[in-house]
Amino acid sequence: MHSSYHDFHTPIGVLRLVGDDDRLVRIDLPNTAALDPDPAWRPARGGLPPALRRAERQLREYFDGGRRGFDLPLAPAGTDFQRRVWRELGRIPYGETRSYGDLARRIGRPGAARAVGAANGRNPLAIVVPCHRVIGADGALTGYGGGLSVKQTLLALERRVADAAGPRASEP
Amino acid sequence: MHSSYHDFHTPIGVLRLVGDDDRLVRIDLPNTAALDPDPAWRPARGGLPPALRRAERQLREYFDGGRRGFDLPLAPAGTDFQRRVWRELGRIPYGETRSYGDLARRIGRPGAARAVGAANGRNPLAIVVPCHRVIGADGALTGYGGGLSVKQTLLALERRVADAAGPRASEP
DNA sequence: TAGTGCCTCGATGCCGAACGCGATGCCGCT
DNA sequence: AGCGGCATCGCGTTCGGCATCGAGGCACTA
Repeated sequence: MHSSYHDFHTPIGVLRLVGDDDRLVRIDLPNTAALDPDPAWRPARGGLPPALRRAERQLREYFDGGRRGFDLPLAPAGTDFQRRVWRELGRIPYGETRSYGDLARRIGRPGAARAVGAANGRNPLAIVVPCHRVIGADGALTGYGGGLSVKQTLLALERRVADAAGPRASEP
Repeated sequence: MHSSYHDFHTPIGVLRLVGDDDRLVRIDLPNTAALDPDPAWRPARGGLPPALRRAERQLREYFDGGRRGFDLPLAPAGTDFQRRVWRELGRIPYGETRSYGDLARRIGRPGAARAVGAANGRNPLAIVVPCHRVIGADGALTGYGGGLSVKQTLLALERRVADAAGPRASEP
């Protein structure tokens, strides 16, 4: 099982995609990839694996403001709890935010707000699994693996795009 | 039955070979030879017994990284169980490691992990019978007659050589 | 003295309990 | 608003205890 990785440039810096032909295993933000240089990964030279190629295209569209959701073959590995959190993350609409406690309640574990934070921190698929849409109950950004400024940038991008295209529902 | 011994220098210190013309009886690591100064042994002056001469040559090659296995006339004395363990040691490939429990299972005595450790400790033929390739189930070095640093050095040497020559299988 | 039983000692390994650590949130106090 | 304290929860790690097994020493016996 030899994954390959592929780096490419985005407005928030160099993103690293890890995966094989079929599935995307990780998306690492700029300052996090170096922390996890698994020697089993190899740089994808020449022909980029299809899954990575698709991911790059969709992410470029996302940064251009032309994409609000992703359609990618994912393979996130984690505990039961973590997968539940990550699944719930996928239900937060583009351009909106939820608090850690919100998520905790939503997965039937009120009081596990802090644990949600931890699971959030282990999200292996940055951006595609939108952990950046979770903020403190008081509205503070509170934390992000790639740095708060990146979180801020992503949220600003989404809000801008969402507002420009017009609110999807209920306009006076 | 008059064995003779022969000391020579290696990267890990002075090694002592014990044997006669035909067979190698012991290989003692630096800090262990003094513990067992059998008065029946005589220093080999002048003409070195063939078995010792061959052993020295092969060990030098081993330390130079040019040899992965040994071809020597051995005469290890021990109980049934011990010989079974030592034989199994010989099947661990150069550059790899096994856990004590692994070995126990492999000789059909699952649960005798601790006994394997004891037998390992009695291995009279250091290096040639690679007891240094056995580590704890959790990856810890856990122990070595010649001292853990020597074990560490030997494993590092083998891994380095094995990696440099390229993994034997599956290269892109 | 050969045989037997018992005990101790390792270059171990597994399991369960305890602990520490967060990308939190609420409450109470300035 | 801002700050400090504390409960809450999942998870990775660590730690202590205990079973397991061969070897060897010792006492004891016939």
